[in-house]
Amino acid sequence: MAAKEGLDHLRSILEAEAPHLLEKRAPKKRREGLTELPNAEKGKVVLRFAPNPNGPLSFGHARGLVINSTYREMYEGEFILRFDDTDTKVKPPLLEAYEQIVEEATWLTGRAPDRVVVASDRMEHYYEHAESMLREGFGYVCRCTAEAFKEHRQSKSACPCRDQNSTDNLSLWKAMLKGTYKPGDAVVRVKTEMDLKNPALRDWPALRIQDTKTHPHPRPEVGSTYTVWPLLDFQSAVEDHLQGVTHIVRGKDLMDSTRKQTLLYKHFGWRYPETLYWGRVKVHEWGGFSTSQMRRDVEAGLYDGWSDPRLPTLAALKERGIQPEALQQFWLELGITQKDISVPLSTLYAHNTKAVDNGAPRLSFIRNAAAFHLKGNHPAEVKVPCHPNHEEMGWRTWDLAEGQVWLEADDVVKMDVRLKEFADVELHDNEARITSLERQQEHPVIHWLPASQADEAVLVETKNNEIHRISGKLERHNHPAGTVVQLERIGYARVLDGENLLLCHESASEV
RNA sequence: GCUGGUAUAGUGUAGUGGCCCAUCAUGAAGGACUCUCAUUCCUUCGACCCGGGUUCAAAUCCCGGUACCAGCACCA
Repeated sequence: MAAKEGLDHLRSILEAEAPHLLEKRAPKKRREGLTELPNAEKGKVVLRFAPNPNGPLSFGHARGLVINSTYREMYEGEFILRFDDTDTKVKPPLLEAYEQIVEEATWLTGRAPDRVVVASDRMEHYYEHAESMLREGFGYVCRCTAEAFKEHRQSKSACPCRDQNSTDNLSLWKAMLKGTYKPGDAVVRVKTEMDLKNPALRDWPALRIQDTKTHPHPRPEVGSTYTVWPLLDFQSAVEDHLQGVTHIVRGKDLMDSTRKQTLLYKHFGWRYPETLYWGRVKVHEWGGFSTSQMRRDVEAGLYDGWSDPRLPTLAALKERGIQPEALQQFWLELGITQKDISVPLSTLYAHNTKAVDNGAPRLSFIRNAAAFHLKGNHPAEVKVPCHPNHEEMGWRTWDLAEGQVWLEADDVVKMDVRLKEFADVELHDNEARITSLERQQEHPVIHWLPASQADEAVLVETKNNEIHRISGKLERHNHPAGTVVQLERIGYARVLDGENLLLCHESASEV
């Protein structure tokens, strides 16, 4: 019809018969913020983030903190910080980390967690549930070796322990608690089915024995008290239920955990929380983030503590002047896709620049300073703004009476330059001859510093996992340690102390 | 090997059948402003893994490939 009578004719028919068909649907809008949580009711959402305190938080942990705490805001729910500290040998907790993690979480999310739960404080609850599991017959004490059970798992065959009745299981359990068994000699398994398609799920281990005499728990109140310890899948499952967690957002490496735990929940007659996953993240400059590896390196003295600026820890990022808002923006932008991604730090830096620029006072820092004498008439002092876009931040007054200035070594090869906010000069033989106070020619603008205002200082910079210290002359200032300033023509830096500055944004490595 | 997951510009990301010759950010290039190589603003560049199918219509649904990732620990 359209071909024969023309589109306009069709349109007029439609207008008469069915005008709603002509209305344009609203254009698709870009989703703002995080995707909605499934089955979430405002005020009734409980979320958690559960790191192992085997070291302070890393850049990667920030994702869990930011995403979960943002959902907390979205749904006016509760956010739990939980310490999954149930391993004393492979990934033993670090005592100092407990307090540090709470502080870091508070710094990053802008508020303290609604609840802090420590797994090693709640062993009685795990024991209780293990016991009822054995009593009800959906768990059993298995005395096979790990290797032997591996065979059973692969061949889908039941191990001999699987048929024990609950009386036997309970007495074996008592024996486990009494310390009859050594690590590896007995373990409590959740009965699933040995012919499940997914081998990872078959009769998975829930609790095991740890030698806490040789590997005591670092918390003194726990120490060597317990020898039977829950494994992550069991401890986390029980604790999520106990805390009333409604939604879990976590890495997709834990997908099989969800499946294991769902089987356990069925046994107990509980309903498993809604679960969302994110994929694995790498940072171009760092690769992955292994707390265990960092801990080895820090303890070996390869780094100057956990806040060494080369480290991908939250402490190091904070030290470098990365603002919590920048980290929040960064992680929210990535969202919770299950894709595995590798991101450059420049994205984080772009967010940080936005967070920091308006409040960053400008300062002059002369790298590898060369001395020049001013020649010609000039005023006794010069005033430069503390921030070009914010006059209310005041002015810096530089005294020129001495007539000596510092210039950057890289700049002095230029013959004719403009000393920023001051004068056009000609450079030769360590003399800076003033040709004009007004800007006359399009000479390159360089930063400079009168000798009277300059103090020795060191700019610390990280590059390719190395630390570079650039010495130079820093403009005298009274910004307290911790202030993020902008060194003109160099970049943002954080004041460490009277003599040291740390460059915030590592310059891109040339690879 | 078994099980599961993912695939949109350089890097990320939005988009669940028509509004998409595809969004936004970042990046790169250029420009405006600026006495900083900063900030702000403008312009440009650049993508739907491959092959079939369903449909009037596919980034979106189906099938088959391919690639990458994860779990199969008495770690978390």
